[in-house]
Amino acid sequence: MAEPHELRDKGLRLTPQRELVLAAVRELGHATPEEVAEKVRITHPGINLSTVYRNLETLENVGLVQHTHLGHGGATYHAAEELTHLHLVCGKCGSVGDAPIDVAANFVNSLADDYGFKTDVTHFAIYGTCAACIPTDV
Amino acid sequence: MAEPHELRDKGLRLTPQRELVLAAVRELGHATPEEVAEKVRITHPGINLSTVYRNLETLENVGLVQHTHLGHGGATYHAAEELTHLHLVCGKCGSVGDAPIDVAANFVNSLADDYGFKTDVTHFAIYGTCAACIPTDV
DNA sequence: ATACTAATTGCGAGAGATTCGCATCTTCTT
DNA sequence: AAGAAGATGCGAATCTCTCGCAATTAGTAT
Repeated sequence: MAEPHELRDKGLRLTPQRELVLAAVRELGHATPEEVAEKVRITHPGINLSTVYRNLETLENVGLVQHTHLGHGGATYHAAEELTHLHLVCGKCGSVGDAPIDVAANFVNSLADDYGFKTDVTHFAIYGTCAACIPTDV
Repeated sequence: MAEPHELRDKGLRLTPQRELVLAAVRELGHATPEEVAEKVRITHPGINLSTVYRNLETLENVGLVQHTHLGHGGATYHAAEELTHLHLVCGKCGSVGDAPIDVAANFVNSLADDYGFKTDVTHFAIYGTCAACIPTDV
């Protein structure tokens, strides 16, 4: 019997690649598959991009990570623990700011009550212009 | 001097392709570049996909259309006039529902006041599960 | 410890979406 | 009517992500 481990607890096999992918997502905050691969390669140069994609998908299936589409092409991945905030994506500078989920509470409730739409707040990307990119006067 | 026209007013040349792309976006509500091309081909079979992409970009630059990423790969384009509602994207069935902007008014104001983030409501995609995909009981 | 089965990895090919370069053709201007 | 700038078509090139397959590895049973 193998020793307990957070990955095994989820019914997953424990491979170096898988652990490194998860660790990379956690350290990077939010990152594209490419960025995750780059990060992993620091300690495990041989890892294949396919493996990164497959592990991200696997980890998402068991709820350890989640992905969001923040605008441009690619998806970005987050560790599940860190999804306690909304993502404010600035269309100008591309920065991704955070805001606590509570800010959206009323909004989410309205959508649920009036439209039967159950918003997935953790999968939430909000577009706009961040403070830094708004002309100070005007 | 050419006659006035909404496209010329924006400093753009008037080509059949350009007009058709704009018309297609307006008629389709929200559509991917592929769908726009398909629509245009009904009356102008020879149009090239590159041309559609380029015109969508051009039209976006002058503010006549806008695009949003509704989740999966591709971008979808909307006519600027029609952006009077939010998009509720269902992660399960992929459907795109609508809700009036007002629902988000408070939310938007909170973000502006507390975080200096100017939300672009028209460029807003909300993820979640639509009424049809939520198990009725459970 | 050893053998076994199923999951996982690497790798290369492949699909889908979008962009680019370039020669040709159009639009708008003079 | 002629010219310059801009737009179109076409094909090639990118990028991103997915798949199939054989070789490898983890976890389990013996």
